[in-house]
Amino acid sequence: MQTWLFKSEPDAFSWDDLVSRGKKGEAWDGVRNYQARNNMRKMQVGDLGFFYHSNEGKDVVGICRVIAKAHPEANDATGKWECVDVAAVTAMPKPVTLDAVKLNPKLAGMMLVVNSRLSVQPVTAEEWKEVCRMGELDPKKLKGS
DNA sequence: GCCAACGTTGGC
DNA sequence: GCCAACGTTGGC
Repeated sequence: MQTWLFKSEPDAFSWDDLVSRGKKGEAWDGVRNYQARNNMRKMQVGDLGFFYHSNEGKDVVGICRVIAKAHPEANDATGKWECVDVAAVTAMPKPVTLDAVKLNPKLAGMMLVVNSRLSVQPVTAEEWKEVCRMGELDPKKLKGS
């Protein structure tokens, strides 16, 4: 299993919005960046991701799960763009702010720090563990979900 | 609201 | 195929 980070402006689509979708989840559409699309193409059902609020909050607020592999966007006339479907798994007991991430030397290489503009990012196993620790979430409890 | 960083577009 | 111009993103 790989881990990822999904960015969203809470004004447009927030963590609460995803939670309200329940098990049906949400199509992660609107991505118009090849790097982000390519990351989504690598995702497998069951992969987990951080849900990050950009602009407002600037923090990792929850964990989501990929429930459908990359598929063409319904309303994309060009046929170039794809999206995965994601559903909420659990909220972060303690949201991890961008400030806190930047202050942690272990996370200096995170895409969130290095390339903050990429909207769908890969997260390494080490980064995943560390951010979960900071958020006071036991990553082992996420397994098998 | 500003602006730096980045990605894309289009003229040559 | 290069690169200047432009648009967008997102932190501050």
